[in-house]
Amino acid sequence: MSKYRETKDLNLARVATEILEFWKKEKIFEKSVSVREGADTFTFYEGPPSANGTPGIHHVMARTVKDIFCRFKTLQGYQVKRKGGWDTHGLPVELQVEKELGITKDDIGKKISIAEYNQKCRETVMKYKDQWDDLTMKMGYWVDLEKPYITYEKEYIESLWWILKQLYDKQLLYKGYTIQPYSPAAGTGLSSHELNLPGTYKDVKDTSVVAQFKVKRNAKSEFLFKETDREVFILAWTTTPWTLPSNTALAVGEKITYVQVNTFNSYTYKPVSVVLAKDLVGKYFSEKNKDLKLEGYKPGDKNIPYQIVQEFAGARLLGVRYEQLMPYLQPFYDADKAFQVIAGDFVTTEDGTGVVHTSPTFGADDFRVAKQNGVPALTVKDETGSEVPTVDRKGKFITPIGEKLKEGIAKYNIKTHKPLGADDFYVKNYTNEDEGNPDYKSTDVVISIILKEENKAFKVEKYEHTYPHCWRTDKPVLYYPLDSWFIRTTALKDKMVELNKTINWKPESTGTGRFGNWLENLVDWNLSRSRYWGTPLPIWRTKDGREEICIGSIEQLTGEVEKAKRAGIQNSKFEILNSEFDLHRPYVDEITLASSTGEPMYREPDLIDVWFDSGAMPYAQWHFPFENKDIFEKSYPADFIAEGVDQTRGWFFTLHAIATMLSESSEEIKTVNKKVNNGGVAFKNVISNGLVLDKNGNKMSKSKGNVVNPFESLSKYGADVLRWYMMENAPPWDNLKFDFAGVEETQRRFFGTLINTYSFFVLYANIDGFVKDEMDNVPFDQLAPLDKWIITKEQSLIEEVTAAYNDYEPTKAARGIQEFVNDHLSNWYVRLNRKRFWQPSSANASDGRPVELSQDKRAAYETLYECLMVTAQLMAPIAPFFSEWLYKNLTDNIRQKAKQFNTPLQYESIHHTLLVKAEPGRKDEELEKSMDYAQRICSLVHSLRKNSKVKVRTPLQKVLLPVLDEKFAQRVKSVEAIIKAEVNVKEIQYIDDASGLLVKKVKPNFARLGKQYGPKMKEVSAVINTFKQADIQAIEKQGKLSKDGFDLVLEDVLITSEDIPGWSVASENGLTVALDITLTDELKREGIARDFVNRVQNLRKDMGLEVLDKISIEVEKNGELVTSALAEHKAYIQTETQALSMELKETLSGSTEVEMDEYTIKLKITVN
RNA sequence: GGGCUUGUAGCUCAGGUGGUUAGAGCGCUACACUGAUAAUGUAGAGGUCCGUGGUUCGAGUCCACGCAGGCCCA
Repeated sequence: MSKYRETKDLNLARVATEILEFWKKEKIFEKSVSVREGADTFTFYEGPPSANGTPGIHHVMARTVKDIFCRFKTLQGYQVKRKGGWDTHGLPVELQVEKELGITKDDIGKKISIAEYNQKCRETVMKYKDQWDDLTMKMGYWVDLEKPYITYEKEYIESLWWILKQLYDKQLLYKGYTIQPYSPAAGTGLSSHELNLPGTYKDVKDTSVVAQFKVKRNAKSEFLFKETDREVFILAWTTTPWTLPSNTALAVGEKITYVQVNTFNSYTYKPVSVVLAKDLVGKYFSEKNKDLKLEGYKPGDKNIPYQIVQEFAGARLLGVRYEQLMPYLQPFYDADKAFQVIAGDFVTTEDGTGVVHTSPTFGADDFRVAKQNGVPALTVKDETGSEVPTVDRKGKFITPIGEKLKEGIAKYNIKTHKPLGADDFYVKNYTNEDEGNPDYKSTDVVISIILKEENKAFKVEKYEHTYPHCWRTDKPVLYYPLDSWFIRTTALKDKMVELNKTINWKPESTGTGRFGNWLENLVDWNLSRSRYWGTPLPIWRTKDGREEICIGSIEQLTGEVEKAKRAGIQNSKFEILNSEFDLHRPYVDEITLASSTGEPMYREPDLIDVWFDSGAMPYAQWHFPFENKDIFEKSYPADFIAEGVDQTRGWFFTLHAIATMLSESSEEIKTVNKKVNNGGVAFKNVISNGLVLDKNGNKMSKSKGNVVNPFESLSKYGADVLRWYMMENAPPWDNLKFDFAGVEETQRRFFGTLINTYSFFVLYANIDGFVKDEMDNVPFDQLAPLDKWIITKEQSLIEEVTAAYNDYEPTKAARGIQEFVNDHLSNWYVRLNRKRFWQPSSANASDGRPVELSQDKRAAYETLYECLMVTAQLMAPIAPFFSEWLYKNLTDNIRQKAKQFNTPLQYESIHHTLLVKAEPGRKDEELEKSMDYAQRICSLVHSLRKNSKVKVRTPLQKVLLPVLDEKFAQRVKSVEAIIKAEVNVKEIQYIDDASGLLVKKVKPNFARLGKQYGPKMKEVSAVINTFKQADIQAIEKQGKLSKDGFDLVLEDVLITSEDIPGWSVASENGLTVALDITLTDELKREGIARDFVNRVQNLRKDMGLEVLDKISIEVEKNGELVTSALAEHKAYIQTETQALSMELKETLSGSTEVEMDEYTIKLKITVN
């Protein structure tokens, strides 16, 4: 008979290595999928990592979360396919290649061809794939890496193109513009990454203007004319005066308080009435001029008087119209909406005037609020009819504006550094003019002077601020409208919001808050990226933009190419069907298509946002709809996804957006949704996990040197401990402060205890030759009370843990298991049951003959076995290696039989088994409550013993227990034996009313009384506190009592027991215990005997004796008490110490001395 | 600046719907146990529940305003 494996020198990291080999050899992961063939599917989507960086400890966290639920669902009987994937496109890859090659983006097409560059990207992107695969394996993350999806593959891109075409056909894909950082000097847009390069932001001195916008008088603005007969102006501040000719709105904060001030213009001396934020009055008006009289002002006076005439909230200004500040050009659409006050959420009173000048073509915020309010941008049409801004791509005002500025220079006789023509007005110094020239006038200055002359400038001054500069040319960057392709996500905003409500978010707040708010404030998705390594936009256009085509498949493209060949536009030798053909740039750009009129169409040069790549993975991973339609149907949508919270606006959003849009625009998807009963979501349950910080709560970073290496951690502690620690410590959506001290605690406290419990089982099971028999177990109702009790706890645990996993609460599951193992199984069940395991039949085992176990002993083994087994199964999702090890150790010896009889333990791996279900019939809740009393009573008695300094080995006569109700007494009586044994007390005496010893006290039941009496609470509780014993007895007997005008019932009060006079008493939570600490000689003698046994056992151990070795004891007499104690308990001592004889002698030579509390005893032990 | 989130013992965390002694583990101290033994049990010390105001008979819990940390976005 093979024995259970013992646990000497157990090392969890080695367990993982051993199990890993087993998994690999027996293809356990593959089988965990195939063994569920035909079962219901549970779909998990893997958010693709990018393998061009190394994995960190936070990936262990994120992937543990993913792994847990896939394993759990497998245990529940589902088939869980999980296809791995790699995110391969995007800026990080490009940057890494540039770093490796020592080039910049400018060199692409010069030092290196696009083809070579992209080839390099393709090679680099999988640079750290080995490390990733290694981590995946070592941490026990089960995901299919044999056939992963890879976003750069042709099939993947084709699916993307198909999706884009679905959107395009429903007018959800359009060309527009956004305001982006742009370098006129370099002629190129800048990415946010380029803007973050060091040295980009410089301190510069610019001319800033507070402009006066003249309010038009009408019903809306009438309130501004009540307190003044002057012209009324709204003041707005700008550090970019060149944007003033394209102003079309003023933004105010609705909640900001504004004031109207009567005063004079400091340049023209004209009387004016101006509006600005109250908080900023001090910035423009000096406190010392407060008392000056307006009437006393003479033109040219240095001190300008002012008078605040009224104040009001910004909301009142909304809709007020003003005269165009520089009426050089008119908006050519929605002109009636231009030049009004609108609300801007970005407006502050930090600087300026609390009013923001809005120029929709030159500011991202401006663009956004203008759009929200229907305010037009100031643009013109160029010769091709396209809408263009008032500044060209070289950073120069267009001619019509230049003309006006030139007129202004002449009209106001402005002296400039050189004669300025209509085409000389660059908005920044892009032509390297000598700024040292005393007559140098920047365009900003020219504008400022004109405004001053025209009573349109309230204040002009130099202002120093930081401003971004182009890293290539060192010239200032402009915020400028650039062409972009957009997905009209706003069109389906309501649908996305509605669908989001059907998704189960963990934590909920991320879904309703962070994600929900983001959806509410959705703007169209800017899809364009001006880069090289990514999915090309499949849109071809004629030069004039009159005709365009969106390609949705390679087949369609091939057809179009053939057409173009016939039209003589595309090289006739060009072959797209060639399987080698790469859809990436530059190859795709070599394709020219023919329009209906035979004109060439060129591909729009943009690539698409890499987030579209990953958001499209539900479809593209299966090359849908070109292949695998059946698989797709079974795996759409995902039941579960999990990523970091930083993906809220990344992957979570793109998955959701694409799914929502396809659910409305694609017939194929509509059909699938209908079939699988999906409203249109891409995922049903999602966990967004938090960050992994260092133990002090700081972000891990290389510069701080606090980065935790996942591989070192795995090899030191093993995956199970790390995974357990991460789940148990805090819910995954909270940030985790990663501390090795915590990891070690988990290892010691949880795994250590569990291993000890297992080795306790093994130690005796092997001695007794116990082997689990699945077909023959002691039935529940014949178990010992402690067995029943732990089985009851175990049943509750199964329910609790299953519910927690079902609810995507791994932390609750882990904590539940841990509490069960530590508190119930190890510290109570095993501890109290030790004697059952080591007593009688072990004596027979030494001769090797099979032993017939008593039913009680068999029940004990079976119970402990079952608890270990269930624990292994419940913990398997979180600790896949150790649970496997435990499972195999417990079951390998009965596998053959299990297979033969098709029983639950037939599987070679725990990860193939089916999760146990709770059996209501195997619960004894009455016993559970009783045991709870037992534990609490024992704890109180221990506390009393401690206070009285009477150790547990010394028996005491009795415990007194006040009994407040009969039920309580019954429960305690049912576990009386356990209590007496545990605390070494002879009897429990129940004190009821009849005893005359019980003194009760009463206190108000606030929770109940509060509802009834509310404000009278204090009166009632005062009355209750005056209750005498007679009152308490009365209310107990009659169930009600009227006193001082209050009619009280029994439930209105909580009756507890008062301390028992003359006794050592402890109480906690309504439970009171008294301990009789009187030591009679009889008790003392028994205590001495037990102490003596203890000392002999110690000596046995010191001598290196085995448990079953027999001895003889000789003791030297030492006083009356000791001698009689030993004599009286001779039989007990001999049994306990395996002594064949014990002799008391007057004197003893060659003896050992042992210290007992008050005595020193000489004894001698000889081995028989 | 906006959205979300966290703040409870030295540390890591629990604390449905408000109810009168705020809990656990670790760590610390002490004791006990000694046939699970490089294990185990018990007890003790340790708290302005981030602050201020409010609602209420009663607030760790509800509301408002702050402060500090975190994430995302401007």
